[in-house]
Amino acid sequence: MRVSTRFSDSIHILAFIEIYKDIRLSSEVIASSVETSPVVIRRLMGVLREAGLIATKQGSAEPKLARNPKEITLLDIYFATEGNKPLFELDKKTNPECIVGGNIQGVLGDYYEEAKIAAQRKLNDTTLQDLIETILVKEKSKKSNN
Amino acid sequence: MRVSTRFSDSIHILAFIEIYKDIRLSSEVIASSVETSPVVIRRLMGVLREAGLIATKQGSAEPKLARNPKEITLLDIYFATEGNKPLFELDKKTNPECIVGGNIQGVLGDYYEEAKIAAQRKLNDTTLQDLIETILVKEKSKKSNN
DNA sequence: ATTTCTGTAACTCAATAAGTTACAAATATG
DNA sequence: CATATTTGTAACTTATTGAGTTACAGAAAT
Repeated sequence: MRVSTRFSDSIHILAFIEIYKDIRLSSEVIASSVETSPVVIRRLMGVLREAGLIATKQGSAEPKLARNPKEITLLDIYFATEGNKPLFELDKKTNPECIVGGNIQGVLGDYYEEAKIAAQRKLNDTTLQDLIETILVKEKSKKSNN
Repeated sequence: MRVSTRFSDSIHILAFIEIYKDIRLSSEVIASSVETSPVVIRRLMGVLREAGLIATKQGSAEPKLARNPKEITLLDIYFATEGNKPLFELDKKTNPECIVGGNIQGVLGDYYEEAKIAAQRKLNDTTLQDLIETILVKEKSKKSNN
């Protein structure tokens, strides 16, 4: 299938909501920054709401973060949008009669789990606040053109 | 799309080749352990050969590891089969006119890269030899039934 | 009252991985 | 040497799934 950009797009939405919290935030406006359709934005916002990351009100264009951006990590957003799915996929159908086929899934599963957790720990080290501040610094850096 | 099991299946093939190096190793035999078709096995073996992990000879059912299993890590196999692709996908199409859309790709890209490398380091910590020995221990453990 | 929004369902389109069919070319075997 | 076996590969089919689209009910804003 097409590769999922839900995670990245959701981070984008959350950063946008926080940075532009003082203006009117219709799904249309957010969509123009993410360069997608308002329906896709609303669909993602539904997921973020269910995960307790934002609060929205039907008919009103004012989504808010449900928690302080220092208290939201990239991992929280990852779990909300992609779930705790494997990063590396086992082949679940191997021959149980064979020494290799009968044992490899358990062994590989442990190795994959370790690698996944290492990546997740990194995601958990970065907060939405970190991301927003870095974006704002990069923007200033652009404008100082040197 | 369907999720790729090339990585896991390739590890399976390599472990199988090493463990059963003294018997005839047709793609048919390997396929019966992986529970897939011989064509899929040959296709994967083509990739592993190109990556310098195995040596094969057309018409002859005797693939060999091209390196000592202590010198092949899971990361080597990952790169051979999946390439160094992102673990977390950026949305490459965001509005460059917007503070968020214009900076988020660079910032997120750095965070994703760090997480990816953390996972890859773990994969690089495990050799094919480690995997094989663990499989053989688990098999003995099964048979001792207690 | 009318317009603007959100929330959601249903559908289309596209991407891609495994599995299948087919066959040429190399090797093994009696 | 003739035949059977096997690898290597191309072309095609099938299944899965995410983004994008269309449509519309219901809530809020004006």
